[in-house]
Amino acid sequence: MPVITLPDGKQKQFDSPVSVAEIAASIGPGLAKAALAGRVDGKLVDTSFSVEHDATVSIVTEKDQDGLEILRHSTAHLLANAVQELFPDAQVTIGPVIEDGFFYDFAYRRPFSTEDLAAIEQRMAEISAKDLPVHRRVLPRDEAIAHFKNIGEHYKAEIIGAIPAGESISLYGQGSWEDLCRGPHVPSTGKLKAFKLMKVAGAYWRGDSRNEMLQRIYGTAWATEKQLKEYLKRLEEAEKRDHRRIGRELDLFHLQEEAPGAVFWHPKGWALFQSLVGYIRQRQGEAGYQEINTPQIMDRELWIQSGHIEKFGENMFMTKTPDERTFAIKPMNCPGHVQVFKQGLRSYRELPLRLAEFGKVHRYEPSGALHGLMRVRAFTQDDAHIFCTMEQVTAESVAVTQLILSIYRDFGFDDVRIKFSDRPAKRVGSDEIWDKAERALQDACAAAAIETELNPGEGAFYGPKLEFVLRDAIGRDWQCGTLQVDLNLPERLGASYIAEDSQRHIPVMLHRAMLGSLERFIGILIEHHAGKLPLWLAPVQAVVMGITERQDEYCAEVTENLKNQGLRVETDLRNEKVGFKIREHTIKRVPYLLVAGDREVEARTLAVRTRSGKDLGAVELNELAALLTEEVAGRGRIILEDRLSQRRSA
RNA sequence: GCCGACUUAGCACAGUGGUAGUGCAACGGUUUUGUAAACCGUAGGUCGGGGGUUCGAAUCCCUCAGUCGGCACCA
Repeated sequence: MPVITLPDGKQKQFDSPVSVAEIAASIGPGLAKAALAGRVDGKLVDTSFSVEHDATVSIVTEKDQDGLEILRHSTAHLLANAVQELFPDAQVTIGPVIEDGFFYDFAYRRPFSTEDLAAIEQRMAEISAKDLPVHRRVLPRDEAIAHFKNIGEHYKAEIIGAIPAGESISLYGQGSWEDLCRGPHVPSTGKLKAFKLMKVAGAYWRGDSRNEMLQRIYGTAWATEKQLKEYLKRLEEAEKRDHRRIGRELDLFHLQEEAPGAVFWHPKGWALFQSLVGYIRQRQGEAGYQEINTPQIMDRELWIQSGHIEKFGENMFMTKTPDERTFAIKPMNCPGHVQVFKQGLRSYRELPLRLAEFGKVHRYEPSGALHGLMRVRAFTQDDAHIFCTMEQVTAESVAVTQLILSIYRDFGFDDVRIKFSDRPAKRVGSDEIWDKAERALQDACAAAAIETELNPGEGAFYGPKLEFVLRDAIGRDWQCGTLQVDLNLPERLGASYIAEDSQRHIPVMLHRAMLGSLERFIGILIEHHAGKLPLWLAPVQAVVMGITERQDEYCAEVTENLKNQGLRVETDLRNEKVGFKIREHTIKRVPYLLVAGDREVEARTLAVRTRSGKDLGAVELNELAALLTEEVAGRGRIILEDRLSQRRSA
C-alpha cells in the first residue's frame, strides 16, 4: 500500500506496488509520455521501476539535467547497438556521459572511418525509429562474467570481474542487443531523436598508455532537434574565437615548423605580452615580492639534486658543451631561486622572502601534446617562490590565492575553478611530510574561504597544489595559476635559515604562478574576449584616420598627442575611403576609431566610433584623451561610452 | 609518444595520372573620398621535405616532419 509523495507535496495512495510510469500516468497523459525515468527517494530509477513502499517520487523528463544525462547515456547504448549490428566482431567496453554528449569505446580490428561513422549514425536513427522498448534484467556477478565471456565480450567480463563477488549485475538492452549497465535508461529507443556522431579517436583501454588502443566514438545528444542545432551553432561560433586563428588575423604571433612549440611574437602580440608583464610586475611589487633573474642553463647536477632529472629527465632539453659538461636548459625556476636564497646566512627575520621571476622555461613536451599557445615547449612563467616558516604558510597562501583571484577579475574572469591536487604515486618525501603539507594547504583554502574540487593524485612530485583552471572557447580546461606547498625541495637543495632558537631550520617553499604560462594565458584571454581585448590590453588602442589629405597634419598631431599620454595609437593616412579603413580596423578589433574630417579639424575634435559599430559623435581632443586614459586605468570597468553619455545627459 | 585526418601563393580554398587555378591580402597607377569592401593593372607556387612507381606525379606507394582532433603526459 505505498503512499507516494510528489515534489509539490501532494500525496497519492496506491493499493499495490506501482511503477514510476504508472505514477506519471496517474498525474497526466502528457507527463506519462514525457517520462524518461524517475527519482525515488532521491535515487534515479527506470520508469519500469516498481515502488513497493512509501516514497518520495518525482518524474524525470528531458527538462531535468538528470533526464538529459539519461538521454545521452541511452544514446551511447544506441551507438553501441548500431556498431555491433554493423560490425559484429567489435567488442564493447565503456560508454559514459560527458559534457554535452557521450562517447563509447570499442575494441575493433581497425579504426573506424568517417564513412563508418555516417553508416553508424544512420543505423542509430533506424533503431530509434523502431521505438524498441528498453529492457533490463539482473544476473549474479559470476553468471554475468560467464555470459559476457561466452559471447566474446572480454572487456566487459574484465569490468565485471572488478565488481565484488556476490553482487548482482544489471543488463540493459533493446531488441536482441544487450550491454552491462547500472542504468537507468529511457523506456524506449524512440525517445532518442536529437543526436549526432562527432568524431572518432583512439583511446587507451583503462586510460593507460601501456594498454592497447581502442576506437572511441564521440557523440552529442539533446532533448530536441532545436537544441542540437543550437549546440552545433555554438561550436561553430567558438571556432571563430580560436586563438590560433585570431592570433594570425590580428598579427600577434606565429609558429613554424623549425621551432615546434615555440612562439614567434610579432610587435602587436609582444605589446600584449608586455602589458601583462607590466601589470603583474606592478601587482606583485605591491604585494611584497622582489623580482630576480636566474640562469637559463645550469649544470645538470642541480637537477639531479632537485629530483627533476629522475622524474622529468626525458622531457628536458640538455646541452653538452665542448668541455664535456652537461647542462640543462631550465624546465622550471625553483632550483635557481633556491640558489639565490642560499646566498649568505638567512635569518628568520627575512621571512617570508618572496622572490619572483618572469622565467622562460623549456620543456620537451610530447609531440602530441602541443597545442597553439596553450601547450608549448618554450614558455614564460610569472613564477615566484616564497620562503617562509611553517607558521607563515596559511597567511601567505591566503594572500597568494586572493591576489590571483583579484588579478583574474581584472582580466574579466569572475568564475574560476580551483582544483586541489594531492599526493601523486610517484613522489619524493615521507608520508608525514605530505600529511603536513596537504593539511597546510587545506587550512589555507579554508582560511581563504575558497571552494575547491579534489583532483586525487595530481599533485607535483614535491608537494600538493592548487590549480586555478580557466576554460578555452570550446570548453577545454587549462591550468593557469598554481600554488604549491613544498616541504621537500628546500631540504634536497640545502636551503636553511637561522631561527629564533639560533638553530638552522629548513624553510617551507611555496611555489606560485598567477597567470601560469604567459603564452597560455594570452591564448585563453584571446578566446575569452574573441580577440576584442579590453582597452588596457589592446595592442593598438585607437587608430586616427582622416577623410582626405587635408586632415593629414591634424591626424599626425592628434596621434602624437595621445601617444605622449601613454596610449597606443596609430595613424591611418592611406589613400582609401573612410569606410574601407573603418572596416579594416574593425576587423582588427581596434577598440576606438577616431575619424577627422574638415569639421573635426575646425572644432579640434574627433568623431569616435567603437569596434562594435557605435558612432559616439564628436569629442573634444583633451576630453577624449582623459576618457581613454581613465578607461585604461580602470581596466575595463569604466567605459568611455558610458562616461560620455553620463556627461552629455548631465 | 599512440590512433586518425590533414599539409597546394601571405590567408581561405579548388584541382584524382597529361602545361597549377579562384577569392581576399600584397605591389603599381587613377581617384581626395564622411563611418564595414572605389576602379584599372601587376606580381606571387620545387603543390611540407626526401625517396619510389610511371613515358609523365599536386594526384599512386614508402618514409620523415609539421599541423589538427582525441588518448596518454603536463614539474
